[in-house]
Amino acid sequence: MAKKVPIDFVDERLNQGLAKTGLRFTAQRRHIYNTLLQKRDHPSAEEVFMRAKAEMPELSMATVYNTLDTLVKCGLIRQVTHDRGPTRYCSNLQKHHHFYCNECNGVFDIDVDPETGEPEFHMPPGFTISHWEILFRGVCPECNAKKNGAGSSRS
Amino acid sequence: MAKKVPIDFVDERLNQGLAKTGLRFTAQRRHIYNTLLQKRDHPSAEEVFMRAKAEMPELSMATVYNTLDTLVKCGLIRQVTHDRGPTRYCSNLQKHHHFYCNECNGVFDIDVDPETGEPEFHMPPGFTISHWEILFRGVCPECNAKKNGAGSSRS
DNA sequence: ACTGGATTTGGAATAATTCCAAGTCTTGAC
DNA sequence: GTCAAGACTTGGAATTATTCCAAATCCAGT
Repeated sequence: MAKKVPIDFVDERLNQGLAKTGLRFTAQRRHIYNTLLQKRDHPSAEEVFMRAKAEMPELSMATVYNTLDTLVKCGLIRQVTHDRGPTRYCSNLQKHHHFYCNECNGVFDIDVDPETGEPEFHMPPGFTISHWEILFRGVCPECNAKKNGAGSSRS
Repeated sequence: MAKKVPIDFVDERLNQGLAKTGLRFTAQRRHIYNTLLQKRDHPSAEEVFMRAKAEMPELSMATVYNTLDTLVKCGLIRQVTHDRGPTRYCSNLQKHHHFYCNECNGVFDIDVDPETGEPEFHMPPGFTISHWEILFRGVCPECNAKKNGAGSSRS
């Protein structure tokens, strides 16, 4: 089976990500990141562990958790948490949205039209939507006040 | 301290919700639902338990989980899960979106303009947004096929 | 080759939730 | 009103997901 993602690409991406934070390039990080890129189906840590361990039997669960956190910090993957249950991981860094299937609990990427930014136009056929919401992330007013206050004078 | 939400309103809502599914009106369900309505700050099951237990000491954690699930099924509250950590619950049934604070992990409702449906116009001052995405819920093509196939002929 | 710090590992510990069996309460039939 | 059946609640055990920890290993720079 041919790899969908060439290993050079994996290495380059990983190196770029790690370089930003001064972290080391290791065999485990490479292997786990590669595992994530080969099958982009939003696996849980457990699933990543099983897939990666198949080719690297010494790998430990702790390393998988550590590495996933590292990759998130490096901006190479994103955490996806839209329901009760294990956190999943997403290696698609393109701007996109998510569809959560209420039947099988599957997570699907919904791509964005790069021109307009409108996601609806790319909703693939066959999906039926029962609910949607926008999720914003950032800093709330109270925490913004704390950060600003701490930085400057505070009577 | 005056209750923000009159108990009659709580009872009526709860009765309506339970009636749809043939479930019983109980003291515990009433008390837990009332607890959720009095302070709409997206509490976790643990927080609901502590608040509710203060006035109903016999209450058990299992009942809190059972009741929260029941209320979700009745459509009286919504689960909110946007990060690793305990599930939170939202008793605001108006159409709205959510803001997740990366600093304090707080969840805030972002109301929707009932005219346009545009959330941005109601983003309260002081929030700074670092990222946003749309979350769709529904049924994926594969599960839709299964459901349709099972209902009609298949061969 | 050597040292310090980063990384990995296995297992213990914790957190969040679910499961379970026993007891209690409610409702409807009589 | 009494009784049985089923719904509901409870405490605790079990499970799942994740984090913590200390020891062993690895790596980069000297």
